[in-house]
Amino acid sequence: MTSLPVVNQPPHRCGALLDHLARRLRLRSESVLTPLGLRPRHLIALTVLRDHGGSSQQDLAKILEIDGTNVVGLLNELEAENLIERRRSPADRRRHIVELTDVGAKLLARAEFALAAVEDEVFRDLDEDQRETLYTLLQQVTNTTNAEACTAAVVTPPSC
Amino acid sequence: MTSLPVVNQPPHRCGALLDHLARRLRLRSESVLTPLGLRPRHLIALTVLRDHGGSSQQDLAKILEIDGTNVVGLLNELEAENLIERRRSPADRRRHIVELTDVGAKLLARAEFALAAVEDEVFRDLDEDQRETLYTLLQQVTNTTNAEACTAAVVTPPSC
DNA sequence: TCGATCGTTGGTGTTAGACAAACCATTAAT
DNA sequence: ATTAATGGTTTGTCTAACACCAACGATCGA
Repeated sequence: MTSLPVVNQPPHRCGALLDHLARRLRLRSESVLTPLGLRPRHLIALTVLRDHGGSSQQDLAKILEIDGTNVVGLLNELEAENLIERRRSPADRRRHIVELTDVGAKLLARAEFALAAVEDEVFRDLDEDQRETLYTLLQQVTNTTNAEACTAAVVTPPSC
Repeated sequence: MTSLPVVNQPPHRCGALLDHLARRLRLRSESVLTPLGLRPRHLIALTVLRDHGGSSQQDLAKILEIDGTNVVGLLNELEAENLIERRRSPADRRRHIVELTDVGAKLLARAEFALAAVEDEVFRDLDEDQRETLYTLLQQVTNTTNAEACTAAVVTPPSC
């Protein structure tokens, strides 16, 4: 690596900011989610599943970046509430295809609706456009890495 | 209702996204921070302290939104490494004025430099402008709530 | 002087998650 | 048909990052 003095990288690290902000949001979300019987991780899982339904559990582990054994537990909880469904993959009967149930989709929608108030509070200093921009940026960041995580899963052998 | 196409707030809740993304960032950051003897929370604390040096510990508790007793522990760790300094407030000798030391500021700078690579990886799908936008938005969100938390506290921010 | 406040210590409890070992069902390779 | 590898599951141990409570010393303010 040529250690180029990459000129003016102004500090602008958003890591800490993001972390801090996510925490604030999570704190407030909890009180909203509890009455729905959800915890933050459930919401994340459901959200991911809406976008990436039909994934195997290994895929989910990669997307969520949590250990496979913990995915099992998480899905168990969701399945117990009928929010998700595990189906055997016909192509490879070892695999489980995970998908949102109707109940799950509806609950997710309700949760998001309830969460609107929380986000309004935390993001109150952003106007409509700015929030939209933020959302778009975040999604752009997450989506691509999801793609990366899934590439290996769909077709190719595990040597990636 | 005469069908106002109430442009039905398309879900667009960024909470889950934000949480998920923060996690990804944190996971990768850990491996970078460990050799520096830091953990994620330390980085957050140092970052906050750079911007809000001279705050009391209660202020920090409010800003960080963590319990006061836990702030003590966190600061203990940082002080043990000489990264921060607790001075008695002359105005009210019960208070501790917390500030970054030179060592702390330097370490923070080093950490941020090291973290650049991580963020580049996670944000690689955003171009320079987009990252700047993201940063600005995040900061706008966090700053105002800080202001709220600090209203009574800050008299003269000594640096920045 | 008395009560409230700031920081501190110590302790308990919860949650998320990593990691390891052993297992079953299934698939793939020989 | 064995055998080895894989996906998922269970169980169990470990850690970090908190919240929350109780008690204490020092200090401030009335």
